[in-house]
Amino acid sequence: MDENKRKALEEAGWRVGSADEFLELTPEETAYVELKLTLANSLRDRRQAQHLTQVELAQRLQSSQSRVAKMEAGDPSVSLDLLIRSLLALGTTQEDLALILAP
Amino acid sequence: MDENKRKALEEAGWRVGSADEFLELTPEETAYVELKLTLANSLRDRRQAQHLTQVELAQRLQSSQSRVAKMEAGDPSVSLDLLIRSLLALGTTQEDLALILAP
DNA sequence: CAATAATATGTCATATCTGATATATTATCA
DNA sequence: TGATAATATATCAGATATGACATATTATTG
Repeated sequence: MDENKRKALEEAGWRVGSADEFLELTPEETAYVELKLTLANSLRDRRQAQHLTQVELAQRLQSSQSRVAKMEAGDPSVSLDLLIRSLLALGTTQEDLALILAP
Repeated sequence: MDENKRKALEEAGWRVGSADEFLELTPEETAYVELKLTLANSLRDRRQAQHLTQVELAQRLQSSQSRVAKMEAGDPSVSLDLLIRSLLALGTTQEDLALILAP
């Protein structure tokens, strides 16, 4: 899936804000990255709303602080699967997810 | 995540229709399985709506027919990540996803 | 009823993701 | 300011998901 393109962009200082098919990203790849960022932002929002630190969330998830940081950054090494499981662990429902994705 | 519980259920003839915290599934696990089945069903619907066979979809995804079958079955060996990427490959937008998840 | 297209199931080597760890950077506050 | 809490970044061994393949089962159609 060549997630490194985005990483490369960022390293080059490009700050992928929202929706960047900029260089070389197929529409699916763009949609994938956007989706990941949407979920990543939502995860951070929800964690903070529950007054949890990354360390505390990591404990709840049986994960590590560094991975939580990567999740919230939408890092290429994090799958949608992990992101969504983390949201579910914060009590996010399927309906909540729909609202997160809705325009 | 012990996805095998559900597999076990099904093998025991339990047909996990919708929402089975039945035996031993935590709320998150139940939500995860439900979500997976929602996406799995949607994938099948969309594939059929576009008159594609599993083989044809597999080609488009650079995957295999057997994996598409597993996706549509919500098999434990399939991640939400792959399911969602497959939906995106069928032209599903973030907004579409929201509708798929909405009650 | 074949024949064959479509889908399902099982296995496995490899690729990718993950938790852990170490360490760096950036708040926060006394 | 310095101390320290919170977050970010890098690396890697082990875990998990993946595509490929073989083969079985179930439509479909002639």
